[in-house]
Amino acid sequence: MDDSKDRIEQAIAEFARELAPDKPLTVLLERPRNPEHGDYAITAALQLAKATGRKPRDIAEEFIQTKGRELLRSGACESLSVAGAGFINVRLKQSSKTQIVRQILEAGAAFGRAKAAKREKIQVEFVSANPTGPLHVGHGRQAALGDALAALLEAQGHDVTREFYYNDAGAQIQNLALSVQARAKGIEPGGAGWPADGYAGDYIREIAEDFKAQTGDLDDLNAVRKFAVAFLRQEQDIDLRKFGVKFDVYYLESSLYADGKVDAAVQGFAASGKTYEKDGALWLRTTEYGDDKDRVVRKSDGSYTYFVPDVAYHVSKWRRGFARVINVQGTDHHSTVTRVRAGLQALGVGIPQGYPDYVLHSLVKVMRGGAEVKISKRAGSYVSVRDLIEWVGRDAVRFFLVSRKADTEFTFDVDLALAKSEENPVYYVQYAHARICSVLAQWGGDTDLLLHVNLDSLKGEKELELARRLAEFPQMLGNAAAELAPHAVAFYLRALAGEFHSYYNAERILLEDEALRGARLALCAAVRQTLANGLALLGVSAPEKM
RNA sequence: GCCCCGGUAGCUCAGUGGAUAGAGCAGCCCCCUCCUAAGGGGCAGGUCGCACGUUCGAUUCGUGUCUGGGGCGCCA
Repeated sequence: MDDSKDRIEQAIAEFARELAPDKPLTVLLERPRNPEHGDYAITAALQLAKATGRKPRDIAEEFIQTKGRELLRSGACESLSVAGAGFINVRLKQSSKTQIVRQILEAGAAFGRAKAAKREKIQVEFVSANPTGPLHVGHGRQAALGDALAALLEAQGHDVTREFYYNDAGAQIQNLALSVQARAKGIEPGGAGWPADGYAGDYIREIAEDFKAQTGDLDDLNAVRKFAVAFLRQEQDIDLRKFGVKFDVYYLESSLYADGKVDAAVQGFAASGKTYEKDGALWLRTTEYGDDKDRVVRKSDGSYTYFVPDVAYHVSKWRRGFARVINVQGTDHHSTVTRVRAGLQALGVGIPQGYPDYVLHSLVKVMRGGAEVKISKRAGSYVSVRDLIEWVGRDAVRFFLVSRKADTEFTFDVDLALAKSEENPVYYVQYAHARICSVLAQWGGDTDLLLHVNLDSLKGEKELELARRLAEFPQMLGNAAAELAPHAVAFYLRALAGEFHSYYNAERILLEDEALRGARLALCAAVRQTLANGLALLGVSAPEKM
């Protein structure tokens, strides 16, 4: 394991401590955008200028004369030089740059995984679609985001549970049952006897026909409801399976009522002394916890608002031992964030203030043939996950949906993902993987032999650039996990694949020269491993042939 | 009206308190006797919405403003 980076960082920290003990540096080493500036840049001199009242370049010079000399002597780096306003550019020894190749081959699928200083029990809740219709594009974004996020956190060494919450109680399910019943009786949406706010999608007719085919009793609304929910849950499960997403726990809203957790929450609110009666309803003073208005707990008709099971559900998450919970939802759920947190605080059961975390994503627009797609025959009014998978394939859907920051509105261009598939980012990354597989197959040797190859002949600019990129992978994953931002993985993979394609076109791998060939094969194998590891986190396949 | 999130190349989007702001698509030019051309090389394209402030330095932080989206129920 090469520790030159650690040694340099340590030297910088010591230097700063001596010069300005009160002002610790925020950043020790940076990666310069321009490779001509070296492998790393030290901005300590710039950061310390204010506190010391000295010119940045003078401070930089002093660093080089003192700590810098030690670093050079010990071999931690090859050269140090002052540049620009007071940057110190660091060049590493070639051997410390290429060593990452061996580390990757040794670690294999574990490359990029962290040990996790403290292993936390984390829950990621996502999709959580009501069983009232097919999964739409927004659910798809959640599935891609949530699953990748869960994988990222697992790779950081945490114990992660993927959970799906079903709102199987309440008015919407009743609505579904009524809609199916009406359809089964031959009533068209909007026709006489059609339920107010009924579901109009074609799938309602399918369910109704299925129900009739099984000689169900149309007047037994309970039976209709059960049948419809089971039908839609099965449909959603099929979509999720096609999407490659698996949940560990399906949690039913109805169970919160059955277990008495909802009543317990109400009692908890009452016991907190933060409730009051007004207009025949019971209110909770959520404004004392940062909410912009107080919330109704029990309506004047005696039933509870949705707020109550929502809080009860999160209490259950806490009680089940999840130190950390991340809810992946659409931005339309934004208002529930403060409310749920406030409710949990009001209960005073020791749940931390920021609990739970949220990743809110903007909704997705779908463009096809230059126009926005709004209508899906199946879903009634929106593009379904199934539509998208049928149009462009699972890999492209997952890669596209996860390759944007959650909070950006994002236009999914079906034509880009489909009609121009040869220019598609997901294929571009997969192609790099397949190309390497092909080279290694033609070489025909045992890849284990590459572990012991001498890497000294990797001297080319593109080779060192690739090695540098590979070395970034673990830290990139760490940042992506910490920021709950899986899109960083997609961008990294795109960049790595790009550098590989460029290298592949510039240099030949399968050469006569055995030493050089071995080193290059090892580098390729390391790139392949890293691409595979990254794609796996996103739930995208890494094909050996294309 | 209040709250939240965006506004970066023609389009879709990354990015950062620092040295010439990036990628893909679209456009133009070039490269397969050679490990997969689903590829590569090059050209062109930007007042980082606007203004002020903080800073040695702001596209990045703060305030204001314009603009787009979302949310402001005894719905879930």
